[in-house]
Amino acid sequence: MPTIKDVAERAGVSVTTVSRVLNNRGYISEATRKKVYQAMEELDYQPNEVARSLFRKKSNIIGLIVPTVAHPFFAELTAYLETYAYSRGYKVLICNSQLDASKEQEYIWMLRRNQVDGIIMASHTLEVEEYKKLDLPVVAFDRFISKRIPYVTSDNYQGGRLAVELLLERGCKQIAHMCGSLHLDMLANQRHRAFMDVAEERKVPYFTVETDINVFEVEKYEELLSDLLTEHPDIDGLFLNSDIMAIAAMKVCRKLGKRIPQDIKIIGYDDVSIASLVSPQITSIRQPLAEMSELSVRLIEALLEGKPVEVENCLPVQLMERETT
Amino acid sequence: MPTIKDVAERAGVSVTTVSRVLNNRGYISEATRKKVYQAMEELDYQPNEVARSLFRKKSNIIGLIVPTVAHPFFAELTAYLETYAYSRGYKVLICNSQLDASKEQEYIWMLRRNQVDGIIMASHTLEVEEYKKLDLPVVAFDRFISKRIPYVTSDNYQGGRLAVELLLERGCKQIAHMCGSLHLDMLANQRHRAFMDVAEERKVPYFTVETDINVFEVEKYEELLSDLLTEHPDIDGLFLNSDIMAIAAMKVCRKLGKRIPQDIKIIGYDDVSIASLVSPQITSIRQPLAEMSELSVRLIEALLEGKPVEVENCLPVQLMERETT
DNA sequence: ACCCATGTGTTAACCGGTTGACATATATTG
DNA sequence: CAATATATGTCAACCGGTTAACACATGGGT
Repeated sequence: MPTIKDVAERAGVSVTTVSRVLNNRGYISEATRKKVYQAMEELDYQPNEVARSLFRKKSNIIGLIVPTVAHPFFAELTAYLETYAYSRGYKVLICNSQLDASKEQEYIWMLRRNQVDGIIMASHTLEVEEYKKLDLPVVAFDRFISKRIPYVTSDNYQGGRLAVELLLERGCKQIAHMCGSLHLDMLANQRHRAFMDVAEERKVPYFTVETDINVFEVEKYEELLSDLLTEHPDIDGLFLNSDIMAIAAMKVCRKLGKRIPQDIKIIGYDDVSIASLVSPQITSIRQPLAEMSELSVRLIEALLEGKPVEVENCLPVQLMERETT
Repeated sequence: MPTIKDVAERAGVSVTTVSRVLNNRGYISEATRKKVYQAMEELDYQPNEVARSLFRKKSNIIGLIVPTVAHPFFAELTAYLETYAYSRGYKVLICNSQLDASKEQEYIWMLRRNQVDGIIMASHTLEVEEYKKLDLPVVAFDRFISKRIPYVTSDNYQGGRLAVELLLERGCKQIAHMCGSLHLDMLANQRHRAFMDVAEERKVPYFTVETDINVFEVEKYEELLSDLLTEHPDIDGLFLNSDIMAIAAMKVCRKLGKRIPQDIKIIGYDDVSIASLVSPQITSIRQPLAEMSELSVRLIEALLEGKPVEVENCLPVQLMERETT
């Protein structure tokens, strides 16, 4: 691969002059500038970002840690985030933690060794101590890590409220909420808080189903839902913590002969693309992934620039009413 | 961030000795080794991979270019590939080309500047010339770029055959295939070839529907399928080039009052997770994504080591028969 | 005539880590 | 006693690019 020395030789100037042209610093005549650009083109030269990173102590890389990018929510998050980050001059290293604390730790160390400019953490959090050591910008996504680490989230409580209120508005008399483990201190737990609050306000009987921490065993969703609906056949409204869970619920309802939405209404969460693709189309609480992604990257940039940032960055959700209600 | 000099000072040895310990080279006594490791731990030191990459001319980074990771197929591909690559000591830079040739070119340049060890290209191909210039390992995923660039694919022809033969076995009398643009020279076109071959062998009437190059406009799928099934209501078998298309087909069939699989049978492709999640579960031709991902990474490694590799790397597909047939 | 701006080159140090060559000291082996 | 192995340090160069300081030449303006 050609280096700056090769370009200097080809253009008949010094390495310093080539560097001046590359960085547009100092005095440079037009003739010299043209000569240098032409030499770069003839040699098919591109500056080595590794060398530049070493010198500038800035890699322009962001590390993104997700449970698994195979999950539609994290897939769409990654797509938005990488697209925005790239438009801001950043590259994204993708890391799948599989919600394994030791893998998460390994990835954090790897990202640190690779001098990433920042980390966006969308996975299970380690002990807070690990983050204190990091000495680089971290933004938590849909998670609260510590008072010192900014996080981007959407209004989970409002999302829960909107969902339950719609169920009640549509005439549901007995409702259930399926969510992740409430023992994990997740921001999404506020959806459940809202679910209970509204149900208790309106004196509507309700049930809660928690999945295990390994939240991506879809068969488990189906099993839990099947048990729930078998034990409580009068449940006529389901609020689920993801569209994937909602799809599982739809499947279970079909098996039990319950018509959607006539016999049972279903509301999912996230509003990933698949929600409007399946039939019936899923009513979902939409998290503004594009905006959340953009905000995450901007927070990383602000932290890099030493600017003060809000720790809590909460965006509104939106009810996308479709055919399952 | 602590450097090797800080470690040397803390341990009371020279920088060279620390480097010897880090790399396990030369003579090192146990006592010295322990001192150095203890100093690293006390200082929370981790070697700077940027500096190492510069010196070794090896970044241990693989660039993965996909059309969009938001698409379930590429999401699952990315998850498998990153997981395997990481287990082999590689990091993955994710790039979403949006099937835009100029973005693809930009990403290739960016990856080159960042001294990635190799590129796995799962997006729309640029002109072959661009790859000739690259001077780094490239593996094409489900694409043929040139005789010099190895590619990983699955047996598309066999996949097409399996699909059509199952439709016919299930009694279909009139079938249709929905695929991407056949003007693009894609390996997936062999599915269509097989579709036609079998239909013609068995003298079964058939139709073909091609989508535009921008293949992810799902509404377009629905529109094309709606038109097709309205114009040809006797079609009783659909073979679609992805599970996402299959889901769109299911939706259209519901709207037209066609029962699946009683009135019309549907077969998708890829066998992404969502295929078995929806109801009815989709019969799909399964591409072995885990194996294909692993093979892609191994090919990059072989190319890096200067080992000869096969240009064509074709893995078998598998018919996953479910409820839509 | 002097000062300032423009333009380019030379030199050296640096970013963090690696490594070869060689020096010095000590211990072990034949 | 000599040769070899072990152990550690010193020195310098390198990976590719950046940049400051200074030198030198030329031209323009006051």
